[in-house]
Amino acid sequence: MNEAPALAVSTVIFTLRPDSQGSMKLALALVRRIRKPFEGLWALPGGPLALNEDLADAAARNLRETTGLQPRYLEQLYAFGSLDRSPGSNDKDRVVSIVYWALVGSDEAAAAIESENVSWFWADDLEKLAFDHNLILDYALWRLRNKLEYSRLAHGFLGERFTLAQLREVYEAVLGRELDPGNFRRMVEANGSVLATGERLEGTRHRPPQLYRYDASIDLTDLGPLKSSNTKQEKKK
Amino acid sequence: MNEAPALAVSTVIFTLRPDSQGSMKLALALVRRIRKPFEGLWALPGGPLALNEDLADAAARNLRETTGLQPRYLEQLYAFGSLDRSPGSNDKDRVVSIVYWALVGSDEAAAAIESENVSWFWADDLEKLAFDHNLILDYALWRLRNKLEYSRLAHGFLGERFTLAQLREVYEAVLGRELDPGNFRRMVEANGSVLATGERLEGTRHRPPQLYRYDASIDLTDLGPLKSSNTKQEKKK
DNA sequence: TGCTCTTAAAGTCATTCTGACTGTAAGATA
DNA sequence: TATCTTACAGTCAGAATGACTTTAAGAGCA
Repeated sequence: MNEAPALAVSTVIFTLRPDSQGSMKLALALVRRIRKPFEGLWALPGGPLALNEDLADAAARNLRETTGLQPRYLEQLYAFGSLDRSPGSNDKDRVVSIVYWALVGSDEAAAAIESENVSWFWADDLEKLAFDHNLILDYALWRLRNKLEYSRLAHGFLGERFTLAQLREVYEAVLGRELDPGNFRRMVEANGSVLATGERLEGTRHRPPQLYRYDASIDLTDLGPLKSSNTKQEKKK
Repeated sequence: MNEAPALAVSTVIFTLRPDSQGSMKLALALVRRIRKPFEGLWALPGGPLALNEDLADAAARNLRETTGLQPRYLEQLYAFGSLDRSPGSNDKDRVVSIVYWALVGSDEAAAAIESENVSWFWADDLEKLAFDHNLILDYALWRLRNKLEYSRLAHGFLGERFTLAQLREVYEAVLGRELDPGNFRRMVEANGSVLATGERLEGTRHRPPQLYRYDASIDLTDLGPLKSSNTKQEKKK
């Protein structure tokens, strides 16, 4: 007799994709439900946690099985366990979902699996989703935007080397507003988390900008004491 | 038959207590384990989640059953689910703990249940605890200190009316350092979350300070979209 | 009564941070 | 060569911050 609520792990998968005008916008991956309840509606990818599987590993598996991609960044978001998450169900169907959120590079995302039942959606224009997934996404979006300011999150969307304009484009897409280029440069240079490589990006229609990279030696205390113990990014390969 | 990890809810219970010199220090409630593993060591109060019980309700129940108190503030901290949380155990014993943290008023805490197996500990001087509970407390402490700055958390330790000196004492106890009284006053008045009541606290050995209260109409976006769904109501925006 | 002790509360000052903005540099393109 | 575009450096005013000074309002005591 199983008297405990079921445990599932779901993952919010963020990336940046160019819109019809070519400017980057924040997008996320959803899957279509093919079973009741909420059959036909879109939902976060997820599933039960295996008995010998770490939480973050389960989230990475969601990501891989849904899009075929690896996370550039992965962090726990929240555990959702309200009694009314699945309306009309009785206690036996109760599921507690531990939700992670992941960033994938925009170049990789362009090559991601897409099908009738797996697709990218613009983060700022979501339809009604299954379960409490609209609330989950509201919160994920809020966390992403807040965290961007005091962390190295933008790296999750970019390649190893990038111009300050590209970095600013990430910030603008995530925050949903334009930033002053001069002030952005000053802010980034002041906090010291990026280093100039000396190389320049050639072939633009204007003065060639310098390429930067993140300074791995700078420790941004993203998660405080949890910083590596729960998200073993480096070990994971 | 049961192929899912077990689900438990634990609670970090913070309060402020006067030390031997009479100044307030941050303390937390722990219970002694009376079973293996880690028999005899101190640990966070917690237990399995009932099938029809909300996560936050389970955390409040931990608090009530341990100390007899009600939370002034309650927020989810993190879900801990590493495979090696309980060393030497096999997969069948695996437990995923969803940890909450709570604040209780220092006046109520003085009347809390204490026994041989339930006791308060200073937050800055902890011995080796059961399971991964040292890590959990490190993280809880980090979150508490970070959150203090941009929220109304200190209210959780205080009564309805308080002087700015009392409010500052809470900040100093939590942050573990002294703050300039003048600058603290300026900061608090600028952010506008407290209101002067017009009353004064009489009977001190010096000029009577004004009593303040929190302004409930000011919305501090603590949890973003989750701010109220955490406790009970489900409001869609 | 007057003196001292203590904290309340207001204010000063220099530094840093922030947002808005200007000016010049270095390419490509027409 | 002229023009377009973005890179990059710099200015300026107002806000925020940390260290500090001054005055106010009580209690306690000689």
